[in-house]
Parts: sequence; structure tokens; C-alpha cells
Amino acid sequence: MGAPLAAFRQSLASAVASRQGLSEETAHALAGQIREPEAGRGDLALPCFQLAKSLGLPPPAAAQKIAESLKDHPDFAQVEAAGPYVNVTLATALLVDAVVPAARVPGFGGSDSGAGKTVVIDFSSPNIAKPLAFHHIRSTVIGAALGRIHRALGWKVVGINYLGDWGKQFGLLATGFQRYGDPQKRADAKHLVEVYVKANAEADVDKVKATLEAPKLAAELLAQVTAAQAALAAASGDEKKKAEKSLKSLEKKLRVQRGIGEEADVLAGADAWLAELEAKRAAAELARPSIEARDQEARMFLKRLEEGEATALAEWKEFRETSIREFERIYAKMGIEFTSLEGESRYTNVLEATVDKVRQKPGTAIDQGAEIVKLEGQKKGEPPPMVKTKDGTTLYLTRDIAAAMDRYERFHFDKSLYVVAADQSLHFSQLFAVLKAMGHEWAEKCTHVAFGRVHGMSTRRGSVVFLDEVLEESVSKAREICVQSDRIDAANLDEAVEAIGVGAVVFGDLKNLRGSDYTFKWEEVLKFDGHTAPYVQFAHARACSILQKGGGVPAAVELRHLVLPEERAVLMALARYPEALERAASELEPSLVTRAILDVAQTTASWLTAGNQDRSRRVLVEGDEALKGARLALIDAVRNTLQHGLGLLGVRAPRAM
RNA sequence: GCGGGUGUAGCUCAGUUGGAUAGAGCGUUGGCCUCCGAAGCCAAAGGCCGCUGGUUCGACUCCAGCCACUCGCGCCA
Repeated sequence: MGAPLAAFRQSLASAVASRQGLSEETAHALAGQIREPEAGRGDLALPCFQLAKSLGLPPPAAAQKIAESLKDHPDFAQVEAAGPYVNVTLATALLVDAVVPAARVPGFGGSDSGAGKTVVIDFSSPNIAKPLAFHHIRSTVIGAALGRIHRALGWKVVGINYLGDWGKQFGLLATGFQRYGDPQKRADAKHLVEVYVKANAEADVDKVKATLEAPKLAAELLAQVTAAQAALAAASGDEKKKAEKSLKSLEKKLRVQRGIGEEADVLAGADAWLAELEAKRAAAELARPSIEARDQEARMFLKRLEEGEATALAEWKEFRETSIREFERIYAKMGIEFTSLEGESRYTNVLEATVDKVRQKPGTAIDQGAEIVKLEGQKKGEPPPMVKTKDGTTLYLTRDIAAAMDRYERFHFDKSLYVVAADQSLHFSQLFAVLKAMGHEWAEKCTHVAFGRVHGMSTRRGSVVFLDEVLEESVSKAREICVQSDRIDAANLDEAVEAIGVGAVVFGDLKNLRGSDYTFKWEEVLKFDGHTAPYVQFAHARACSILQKGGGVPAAVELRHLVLPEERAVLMALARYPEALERAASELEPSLVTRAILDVAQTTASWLTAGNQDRSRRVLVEGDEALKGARLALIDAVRNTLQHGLGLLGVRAPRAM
């Protein structure tokens, strides 16, 4: 099938090389420099800065010379030197023949570049006992999209939903349930979440610790501010600048802690603040024994699990299944599938053996009761990887080491991806470093596909939004709009509504570069205008509708009739699509696919709307069957590409909306 | 304090790996439905690309130093 754009670049580069007597090698290098020109200046642009050197001419003269030499080349309809650039317009025949037939074939954009290779993708991976909150959408849709993209490129894909089904949080749920759980609701996922949230709050030893230390820290900070103020008053010259800076940063810290604004005097009411913190401290002191006991209880539950105690295991199994059922309900709604649903518990039996392997190489040491890995080249201040707690239980890292080794044995992967939030970069750099130190060369094939946080959601402030809730809301908004449409018959309404509502949310996430953070806002996730899923779906539906009205694409078409600027824009957008897929896979960046199909949708919308004013520019143009046939073929290519691209993202494309 | 990330239009974000006059969406202003689908199209306004220096014919892009925000930094995952 090939990538048309790459072929165009190559043919331009080869043409230049052969006419200037340059080697194939330089031709190849040249191809890499070719880009797209400014709007209205053709299809390809070759910057001549480096060529100028080898030709011994100033860049504009080199461009002139090269342009002259290409003037009669059959592949190029127009060649123009513009300053140091050569702008080339492709011959229509070349462009249309390379793009349209290929783009009409189902699976356009895919390739076999990954044939014989295996990628393991660890994604979604929620914790049992915790709710599936909105932010879980990120790992879920990014991982699923990367899976589909790789599959389209010929890779064998193993998608693993690696549940957090082992660990202290499970102890919190189990012991919490004994206290607050409604025995009638043992299988109610929402109830389990309530219990977990409550149990977690009542065993929050970190918060108690912080509250206990708060008055002391606050007093210190106040003293520092006072001292800094005095220092500033006494300072002069260079010293003064420094003193100002340090005071400013201390004041800012204080403002944040006190929760006061820019204008307020930082020291005003400090006594009352201290008194308040002191009161909280006293309360925390009283609550401390019970909180520590609850925490201990949860830890002990994990201990019992790790020792294989039957009743604990039975309870664990039951809660686990309840959670999974709830997760699967939501995955089904989003069309997410996994090759394997497993979890940390898979490795409970091999953890001792895993720790033993680490002990042999690179070795471990006991530090403050915990067992840490001896790594060379550790920078000071960097926390050492830890494989066992002071209780003798294992940690996340221990289990991930076991899992990574297991995955390599099972799949002999060429890539192993962990689609996990960027917060955990340290964990993954430790994981990979330990694996490497154990002698596993394949550690280099492992990548942390980090993504940014979703801000504005905090469990503590109770502002957590459930993923399901967002999907529901979006679907109901889609329904409101769809029922007003006379284009869509009752039989297909539900399907379209789901596709649009869920699609908008999924697409909204996959539009941003995965690395960047964003803030959750209802009006953002529920956006249907502008560059959103409904926009692309709309273009697709229009294409379907025109194809239907036109009676489909004729058997024989003369594509050379596609000469409108609007049509060329669509052709170029289609030509870029396969390359976007390859890059999305190599850069692990699904947003490249999102943006590529937005480009197709947008150029198509402009093209089709141009036909509203001017009947001669319509696809279903009257009185010219040959032209109509060519345009139908192009609109079919658009239809096929949009459907494929949306599919890769996990968004369905209704035929009407 | 140490390490990572981010800083581009009022807001949300792209920027093809160093190339021409830095681009979209939202919002604002103006225009386009006797309709091949207005969830759309066309146009306008809006920019010291965080700051300063360096490398280069050329820097939003690379390097150094600052500033701001943010995440992480031992027994959670």
C-alpha cells in the first residue's frame, strides 16, 4: 500500500539528484528535508540551503537552477523557485492515482511494518477497591489506541489490564467492610467504593503525622519570615536583592499554607492560626491510636493474604470479582478490549523467588528494617528501590519486577509499554534500572508511556468525578441534539447517540499530546463544537449521505478530473494519513492520528461547503458524469479514511447523525 | 534542597525534529442555509513564542543561566 507522501518526497529528491548529478545517498538525505510549503504555493517545498553549498551557489540561485532543471519533469505540474525554496506542484495524475485508490481500500494507512513483532501494552490497570474515576480514561484510551495503531501496522498486540488487586489498599477495603459494610451489598461496586473511601480516611496515618507536626512547622516558618524581614531591613547592595528574594519565597510558602491571598499581610492573625493548628494537633493526638490501629489492621490483612490464609483469600476473591464486573461494564461502553485481564495477584507465589533473584544479582541490603536493592551509580538523594517493607510484605516494585520477567518469558516482546501517569516516572526508572542490573538486556525494550495529570479532581476535596458519570452525561447531551435531527431514523438513534456521546469524551482526551496535563471541566469534556469527535463524525456522515445520493462510486473513474484547490487539499490530507500512523506508533503518540483525521475532516468540510454556493463544485455535479464519478471516488476515500482513523481511536462512525 | 515536566493569541492547545510571513479550536466581530447535511463554511481582530546570553547563513526549536508553575523524592499504588 505504501505511504503516498513519502513516495512523493522520494520522487522529488531523486529527480533533483539525478538532474544535478548527485548520489542516491544525498537524494535520500534530501527527501528528509522536503516539507510542505506555505498555503497556495504547491504541494512540496525543498529548502536549498544545503544544496546551495554543494552546488557552490547562493541559495536563491541554487533554487533557480534546480527549478529550471525540473520544469519539464512529468511528475510535476509546476515548479517554482521562491527565494531559497523550490516549490513543487505535483502532477494531478500522480497525486490522484497514488492517493485515491489506496485510500478507498479498507485499512488504508495500515502497513506490515510491524510484521513478526510483538508489543505488550499494560494499560488502564485500575486498582480494585478504588472507583474508576475520570482520570482513568487517560491510560485506558491511550493504551487502547496504541494497541489498535500497532495492530494496524502489523504488530502482534498483547493488551494487558494489570489490575492493582494486591496491596494494602485491599486490606483497607476488607477491614473497612467488617466495620461499615452492608452485608447485603457485598456485590455492589458503588457500595465498596464508599466503604473504601471511608476506611481510607480513617486509616490516613500520613495526614495524622502532618497534623501533629503542623504547629511546629508553622511556628518555624513564621520565625523564618520574621527573621527574613529583619535581614532585609539590615541589608544593602547585593545583599538586599538576595534578602528580598528569600523573603518573597518564604512569604509565598506561608500564604499557601494559611490559604490567604496576595494582598493580605502574611503575619496578621498568625496567633489565631497557630492556635487553630494547635487545636487540630490535639484532636489528632487523640485520634492517633485508633488511626494507627486501623492502618496496622489493613497491613495485617495484606500479611494474611500473602501467607495464603483461606478466609482472607475468599474475601479478596469476592470483592475483586465485584470490582471487575463494574470495570467491564464501563469498558464495554467504550469498546475497550484486553488480551488479558490479570493483576498483581498473579505473582503472589513467585515474589519470594523474585526477591531471591534480586538478592543474587545485583544484591540487596537491609536498611531501617526494609530491604533495598543495591544499585551502582545511584545519585545521592535518590531513593533506593525497595523490594520488601519492614513488615516483610512486598511492594508495587517487587510485583512489577516479577511481572516484567513473566511478560518477557511469555511474549518475547519487541516493545513493552507501560501506559501510566507521569507521576510514576521514578517508579519506572527504578523498575527498568533494577531489571537491567539483574542482567536482563530486554529492559531496554520497556518504555514508560507517561501521560499528564487531569487536574481539578481530588479525593480529599470530594471533587472526584466518575468516568461513568461523564460518559452518561455526554451521551445524554448527544441524545438531546440527535432527537432534533431529521436525518436519523429511530432504529439507529440509540447507536448514534452512544457513538457521539462516548466518542466526544474519548476523542477529547486523545486530541492532546499525551504528555500534557489538563484540567477537568465539564464544559470542556462535553464540547461538541469545533474540532471534536462529532465534527469528524459529521464529515463522515455527510460523506456517507452524498455517496448514497450519488448511487455509489462508478466502476470506472477518471481521477484526473480532480483539480479543484479544495480537492487537492483533501488529497494531501489523505496522503499524510499513513505517515501519521507510523509516527503515532513510533512516538507512542495517538494524538497524531487524531490530528490527521481532523485534517481530513476539515479539508472535506471546506470542499463540500464550497459546493453549497457553487453548484459546479458539488460532488453530485449535474451534466458531467465523469467529473461526478471522480468526486464520488474521492468522497469515498474520505469516508473510508475517517472511519478507519476514528476506529483506531476507539470512536464509532455513524452513517447518519 | 535534589530530580522530572511545563511555559506559544483572552482561554485550550499544535508547531513536521534548525528553515519562508509562528498555526488551529473556543470566545469576540462581520458575512453564508430557495439546503449534495449550519454539530458546518468564509472573513476580521488578537503574538517581545517566560527572561537573558550563546551556537548558526538562519532559533519557538539546540546549549547555558535565571524566573514562574507543577509533579516526584523510603516502607501506598
